[in-house]
Amino acid sequence: MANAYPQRPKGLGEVEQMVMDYVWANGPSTAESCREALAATRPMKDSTVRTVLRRLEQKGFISHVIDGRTFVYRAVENRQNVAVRAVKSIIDRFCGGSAEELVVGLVNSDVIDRLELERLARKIAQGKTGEKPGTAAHVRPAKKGNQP
Amino acid sequence: MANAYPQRPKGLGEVEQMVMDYVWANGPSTAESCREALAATRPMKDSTVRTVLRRLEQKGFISHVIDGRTFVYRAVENRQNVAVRAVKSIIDRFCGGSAEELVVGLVNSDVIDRLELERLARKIAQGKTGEKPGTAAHVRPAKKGNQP
DNA sequence: TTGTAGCGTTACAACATGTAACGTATAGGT
DNA sequence: ACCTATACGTTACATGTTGTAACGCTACAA
Repeated sequence: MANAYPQRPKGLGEVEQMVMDYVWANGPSTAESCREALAATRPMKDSTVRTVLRRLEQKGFISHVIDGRTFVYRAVENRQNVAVRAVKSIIDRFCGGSAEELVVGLVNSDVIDRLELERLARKIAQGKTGEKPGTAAHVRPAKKGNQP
Repeated sequence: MANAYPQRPKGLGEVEQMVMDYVWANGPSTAESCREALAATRPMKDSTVRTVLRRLEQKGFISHVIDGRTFVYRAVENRQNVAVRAVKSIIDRFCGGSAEELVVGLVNSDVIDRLELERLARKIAQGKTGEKPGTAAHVRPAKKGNQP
């Protein structure tokens, strides 16, 4: 039986991550361009790449438009937003929704530099947060979806 | 063929998370205490719980000592540390190792409150961050009942 | 001695992920 | 018009993960 849940978080697999990285880095991409770009580090048949792209689309990470006969995929959200969602999920799962202690932990673990945090906090306090244009993450009626 | 990688991150499944939450919240626990505690929200046979516990131990989240004939499990790391590791992993995967933009994104997404961040940054700057970083879960008095 | 608490073993279903062979439609060249 | 290269859909399979649990063995208590 296993799972009685509608849709668990779902993250990105090894290859999926690589493909997303490429799409994020190169913007609108075709299956072939992905295949070629990853060929050096990860040789794949074209059908493999296309399967991965299709799955990524099903997961909502990318979407496509058709140009002639070719599917052109683009990221639905930019890296930062995906990262933020993932972190939010972690905060919900491990920190009971509060991020404070997590931030402290990140600093103590040198994941975030003390001085950098200060600098950032100051910058943010001045309203110079530089609102990422991308696919706005601040539009958030707190949905139920998650990503690990 | 599939995966040529040694060992991917590995996270926690639905039930695994629940069990971990219990262990984190209650300190040293037995299979039975877990089963009883989760019975209301998640009825499980004892063999199921024990399987989960065994797998959690294999994954390194918990370890056990034997008390008489009973296995007593305890978390290897506290919640915060696990959360930090998870976030670190995300930062590596999505942010090229730099957490700056992520923090900005977290604030912009209201995952972290602006003022809270400032307060924290200030506190951290004063060296009142708590204590040492890393895997310091074993340096804990761990009386019978809790280990934050 | 026998019941039972508790552990290990083994198994299985469902899903996730990587990988790919085939099948099909079609734009273009000849 | 015919053939072929291209790009897509379908289907499949191996391996791993997660949830769930039945069995079976052993030691301790009554």
